[in-house]
Amino acid sequence: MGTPSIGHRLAEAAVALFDENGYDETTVDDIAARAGVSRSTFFRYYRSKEDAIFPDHDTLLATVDARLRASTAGTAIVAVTDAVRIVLAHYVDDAEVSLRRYRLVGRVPALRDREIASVARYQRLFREFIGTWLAGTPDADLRAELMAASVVAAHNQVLRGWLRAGGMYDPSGPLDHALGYVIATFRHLEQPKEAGDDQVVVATFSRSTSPQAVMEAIQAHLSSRP
Amino acid sequence: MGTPSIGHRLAEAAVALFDENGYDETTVDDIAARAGVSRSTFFRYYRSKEDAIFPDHDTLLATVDARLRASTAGTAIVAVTDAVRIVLAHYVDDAEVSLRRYRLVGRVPALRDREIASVARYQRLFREFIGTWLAGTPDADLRAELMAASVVAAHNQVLRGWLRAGGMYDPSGPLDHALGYVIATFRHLEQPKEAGDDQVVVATFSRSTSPQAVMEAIQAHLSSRP
DNA sequence: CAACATTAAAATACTCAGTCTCGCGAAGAC
DNA sequence: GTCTTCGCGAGACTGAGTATTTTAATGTTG
Repeated sequence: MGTPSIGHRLAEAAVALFDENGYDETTVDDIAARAGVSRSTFFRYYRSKEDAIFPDHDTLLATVDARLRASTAGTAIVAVTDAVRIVLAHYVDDAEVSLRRYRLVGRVPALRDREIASVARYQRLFREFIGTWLAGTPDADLRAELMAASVVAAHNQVLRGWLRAGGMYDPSGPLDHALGYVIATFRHLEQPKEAGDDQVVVATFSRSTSPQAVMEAIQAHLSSRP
Repeated sequence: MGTPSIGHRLAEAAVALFDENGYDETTVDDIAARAGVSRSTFFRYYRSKEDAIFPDHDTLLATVDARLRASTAGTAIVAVTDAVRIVLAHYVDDAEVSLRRYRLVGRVPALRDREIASVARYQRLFREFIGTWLAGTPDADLRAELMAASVVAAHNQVLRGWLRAGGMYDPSGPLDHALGYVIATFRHLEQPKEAGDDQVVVATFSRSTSPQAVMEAIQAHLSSRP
């Protein structure tokens, strides 16, 4: 514990130098020197200069993938929301690092593009998962694409808000709200799609039925259709 | 017409060489030589090697921006769908180029990331436009993010399908279908949001009302709420 | 302990993208 | 005619990323 790993030392050196002198002004040699190792060693730990800023992205991506795969058709929605929560939690757990990186990425176009590309990889994961989940249903590909994009967008919206606010609150509530919004959005379309476009479903209730009873009946009806 | 512009010659040389020898194996010197100009000239026309593949992206982005700005609150949806149609049309008009680029981008990670980054710029444009459009309404930011992501995802889904099929059909129909799906999706949420979460709206009809009449009444009701 | 094998790190050389500066030469401006 | 402008070429330079070789540290075995 007295001697942190070389990978850590390199990452810290990189962030520190980027903060002090700017990204473009910092060379890999500078980073390696600050970490007390050689240039070669830097490239053994990180594939590129940008990678030093996004160290554990591959790990997180694998975690998300694992969470998605560990689900059946019936628990698909839970798997998706869980996976998103995992990603957000990863940022929140390292609020300090996340915030510094956020400020840095906002100033360096190269890093910005890099982050966007990695977000796209998450979206691809979700799209594939939802695609196989919906396989066989009408417009499966389109819906998978839209849901994946929406889920990721919801996460990004919540994360950005949290980062802009300096990470001063717990974003779990906002995330649940946003994800609920997404799920409600697409669930609304399940009914007419499954009933067919040219079929009208009319639910009738006694005039004396309470609003709660109406809502519960509708909920039960929607939930019964996977 | 006998002498195409240097910019064109460079772009053609680049694509040809990428096809023949691969992207990484082609140097900027090769491209310049093939186009009969110097290396310096290449960089005067394109900021980077990747840029030679995405020449008119800035122009298209500006066109989309202009189309969005040229709209009032009442015509926002039309502006969005129009803008998306403009983008898709741009690909379809140059089917030959689009297809070659598609195959190339699919094989070269660097180009892939680049394209994803430029897609994100379109999404940002849509997000900002929808954001100002919805300004003041509840969850404006979240909804802007989701709608923008969905609109772009719908476009990409249609475009990818068209490209995978070799550009052999007119994708206007699929695009309209996809956009209609998106619009319907989010319109469904307008009602409960505006009515408030704790209020239940129940529409009653005479038992003898025809399904068509029911549908029309619902449509009219939804349309009346911007 | 000595000879050997394994492996992380250093050293070095190389390619090539991207930037910058300078100089040329040809097209117009007056 | 000279003078400016501007597109282009030439060449030098920085730095990322790759590949190869060399050195040093840490075992491992007899």
